[in-house]
Amino acid sequence: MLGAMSVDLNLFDDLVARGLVHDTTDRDTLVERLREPITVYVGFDPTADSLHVGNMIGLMTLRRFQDAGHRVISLAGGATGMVGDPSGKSDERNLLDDDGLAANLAGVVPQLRQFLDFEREGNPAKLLDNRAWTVGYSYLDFLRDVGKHVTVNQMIAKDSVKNRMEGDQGISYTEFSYMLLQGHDFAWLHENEGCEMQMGGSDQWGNIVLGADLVRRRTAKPAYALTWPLLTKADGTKYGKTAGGDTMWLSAERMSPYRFYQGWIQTEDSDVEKLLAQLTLLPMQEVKAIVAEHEAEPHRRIGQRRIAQEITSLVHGKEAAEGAEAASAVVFGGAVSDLSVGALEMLAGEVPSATMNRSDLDQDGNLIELLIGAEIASSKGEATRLLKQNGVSINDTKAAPNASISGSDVLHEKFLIIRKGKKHVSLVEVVG
RNA sequence: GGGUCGGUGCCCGAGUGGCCAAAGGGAGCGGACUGUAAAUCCGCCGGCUUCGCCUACGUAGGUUCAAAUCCUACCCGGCCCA
Repeated sequence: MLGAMSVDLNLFDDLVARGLVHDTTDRDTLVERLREPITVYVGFDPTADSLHVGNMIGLMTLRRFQDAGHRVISLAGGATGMVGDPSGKSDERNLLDDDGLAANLAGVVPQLRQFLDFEREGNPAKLLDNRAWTVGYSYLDFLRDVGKHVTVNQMIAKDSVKNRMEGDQGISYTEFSYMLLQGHDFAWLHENEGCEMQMGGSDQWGNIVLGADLVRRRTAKPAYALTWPLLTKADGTKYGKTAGGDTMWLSAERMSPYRFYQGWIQTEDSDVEKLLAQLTLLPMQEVKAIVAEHEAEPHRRIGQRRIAQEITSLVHGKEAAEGAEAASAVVFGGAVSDLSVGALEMLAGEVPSATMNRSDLDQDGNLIELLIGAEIASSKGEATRLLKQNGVSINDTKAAPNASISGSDVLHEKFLIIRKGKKHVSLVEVVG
């Protein structure tokens, strides 16, 4: 346990080694400042009712700071979320209404809590919502306290604004003002929580620096900024999506732990090291060792397995991660027909599943319906097409275009495994 | 408020009266090869009771044997002017 006043001096070097430092305010003075405990914050706007993988770097970085002995604040953007950050966006967004925002906050806040320790002795994490100091703030006061310190010249020089002014979409005054709200957050946290540093993705640099400037102008005290590179895949596209293009949500309702786990398993080799370094808490030394082992025998997918285990258990807990892992072993392990009842029953909670009436067995055409019910296909046309393309298996056998499900296909009197291609699996339970 | 340009399938983007369920690209899906990887190649890619029908090119009407394409009104967005 670290004492209240001692911090891990290796933190900054470790962040660099993990590829988490994109830009900082003057590096030497920042490194010097980090020798003593500092208060830092990262903001998360509740644009949906769940965070996704793209938000994880921020949460994990806060975690690293807390573990190193610093004070961390995660900020829910209840106010900023109502306005919409133009950074990295080419279109004006629709405004959230109050109900939508409240629902989003309700979903996001518990997720923000889960990555940090709010009970930790000496440096418990804090969770704040910027509505607390924004909602009642009068426009006049805002113009005098915040607006007066910022020139429009600076504001329109920001990339986020420039891009929109040069594009054909324009930018509303509302979104244009976003950076002032965010800057004000930093200033408020500085004055009320002793917060000296804000962190974020590299697209946040302009907003963060504006806040840091505001702090300096109002208090003449130093304020620091750190950004990490936006998490991208080897091919340059953003992370946070599965190979299939689905957003990797952190909430189990939006994406089951099994699918989440599978999303990581399908990582390509060239991204293994980066993901281990940036999204897990494994020491860099261990990351290097895993990567070396992985590269020696890439076909064993050691790196992918480790990534999936680590990240799934951070997000969904160890138990859920083990469940997803076991289900994966079942699904990708070998002949389905050899599986025990227990293994099949376990699958039920992990993969998409459907039920089928016993009386529908041996009926012509029952397969098409079942494919739709089991979420293998979204229309009859697609189901037919898949069958024609040899894309569907019942248990371990490819199904012919005119096939139907018969009683003899049912395993243990009860289950049926349907696959689309190699990776999509549904479990069907025969009932009645 | 005036002028002007534009709104096409998941995205980008062709199409300016019939040959348009709509070129091309991307994404996605399936197949081959593999390692649940990458790359590559092949096929598919609105729905259905599938030799046909329905729905679809911002919305609502209209002209026409026939409209994504022409007309009218409206809605939304960009740019310029006020």
